[in-house]
Amino acid sequence: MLRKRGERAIARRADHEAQQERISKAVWSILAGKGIEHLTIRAVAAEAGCTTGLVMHRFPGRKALLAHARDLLHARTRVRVERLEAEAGTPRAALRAILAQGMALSEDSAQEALVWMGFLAASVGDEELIALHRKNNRAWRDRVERLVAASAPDWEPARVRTAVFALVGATEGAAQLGCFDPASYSAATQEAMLDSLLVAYGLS
Amino acid sequence: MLRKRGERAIARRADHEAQQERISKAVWSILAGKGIEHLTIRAVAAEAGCTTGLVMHRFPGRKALLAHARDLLHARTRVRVERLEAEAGTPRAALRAILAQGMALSEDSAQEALVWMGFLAASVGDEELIALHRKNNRAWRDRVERLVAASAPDWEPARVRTAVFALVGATEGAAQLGCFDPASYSAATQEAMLDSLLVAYGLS
DNA sequence: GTGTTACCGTAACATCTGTTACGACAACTG
DNA sequence: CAGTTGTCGTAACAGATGTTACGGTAACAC
Repeated sequence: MLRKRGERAIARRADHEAQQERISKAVWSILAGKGIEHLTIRAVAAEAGCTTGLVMHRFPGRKALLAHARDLLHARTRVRVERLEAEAGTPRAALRAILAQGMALSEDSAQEALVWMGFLAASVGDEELIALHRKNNRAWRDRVERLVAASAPDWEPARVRTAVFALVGATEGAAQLGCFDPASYSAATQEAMLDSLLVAYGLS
Repeated sequence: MLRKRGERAIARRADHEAQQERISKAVWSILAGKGIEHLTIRAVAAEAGCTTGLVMHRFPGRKALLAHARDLLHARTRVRVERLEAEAGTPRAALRAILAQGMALSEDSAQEALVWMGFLAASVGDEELIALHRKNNRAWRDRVERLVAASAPDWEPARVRTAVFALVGATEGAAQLGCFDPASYSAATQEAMLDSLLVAYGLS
C-alpha cells in the first residue's frame, strides 16, 4: 500500500486524499454526463471503479460527497485562474483570460459548466450547500472586481461593481447557454460576445 | 362535476387541463423550494393536494410531468412578455422590460429562476428535455434579437447577435446569481446592471 | 509465530421511488 | 331501475437508494 506522509513511513495508511479526489472526479463525471438525478452512491462508486463501501468509508454521507467535490473543483479552478492571471501581462489581459476560462469554450469547460450547474441545483433548499456556493461565488466576484478595478483605476466603486456584475453574469449565462445549445452558441460566438462586452464597457 | 367542452354537455368529463395546471404548479413549487432531488410523484401529489393516483392518471410518467410543467411555464412567460412588449412605447422600452422580467427582481421571479434552473438540471443527459430547452430558449433569443434589431436598425446582423447574446446571457446569469445570493445581488443591483449594460451597448 | 490495527468489500437493512392494477364511486343513458 | 363509462383513490409491486454492520485480509508490532 501507499505510504506517504512524514519522513518516516506511517504504516497501514491508505492515501485517503487521493481516493477522495478520485471519487470526487467521478462525481463530476456523473454530474456532467447524466445529471444530478442520477448521482447516486452506487453510480459514483462504479464511475470511480470502487465499491460503495469505500465511498462511504471516505465520506460520511452523500451531502459530504457533494460538498467535497464542489470544494475540490473550486480549488482547481482557483489555481488555474491564478496561473492565467500570473501569465497575463496586463490586468485587462488577465481579466479577459479568466472570464474566458469561465465560459464553455472547450469540451472540458462545457462539462465543468454542467458540473457547476449540478452543484447549484443540488443546493436548492439546502442552506449549507447554498452557503458554500455563496462563499465560492463571492470569491470569484471579488477576483473579477479586483481586476476590473486594476484595469480602470479611475472608476468609482459603484461603476466597477456593476461592470463586474455584468461580466460575471454574462459569462456564467454564456457558459450555461453554450453547454446546452453549442450549435447556437459556439466557442467563437462566446468569445465574440465576451470581446464585445469588454469593448462596450471600455475594458478591452 | 365540471362539464365544459362542446355545446352539448359531455358527461363525466373532469377538467383535465385544470388538474394538469394545478399539478404543474405543484412541480414549480417543489422545484423552487426543495430542488429537483426532492421532486417525486408523491411530493408533487402532496403539494397539489391530491393523490399520486391522480397525478399518474393525468400524466403518463414523471418525465411528462416535467415536460408539461416546463411548457406551461414557458407559455405563461410568453404571454407576460408579449403583454410587456405591447405595453411598451418603443422597442427599447420593450427590450428593457422583457429583459428585466427575466431576472430575479421579485420573490416570484426569483422562484421562477429557480424553476428554470431545475428544469435545466433535469435535462442533463436527456436529449428529449434538452431539445425542449433549446426550442424555448431559441424562441426567447429570437424575441430579444427582434427587439434589438428594431432598437438599432442600422446595425449589422452580427453585431445584433453578439449584443443579444450578451443581454440574454447577462440576464440569465443575473437571475441565477440573484436567487442564490440576494444579499449580494439585490433587485436594485440587478436593475443597475441591466441599465449599465444597455447603456454600454447603446441600447438605452 | 501471535496480537493488533487499519482497510475495505459484501451484504443486509429500512426506506423511498416510479409505476401498475384493481376496485369503489358517481354521473350519465336507456 | 339496471348498465355503462369516466374518475380517481388505495394498495401493492419491483427496483433503487442511502446507510449501517460485519467479516475478512493484509500490514505492521512484538
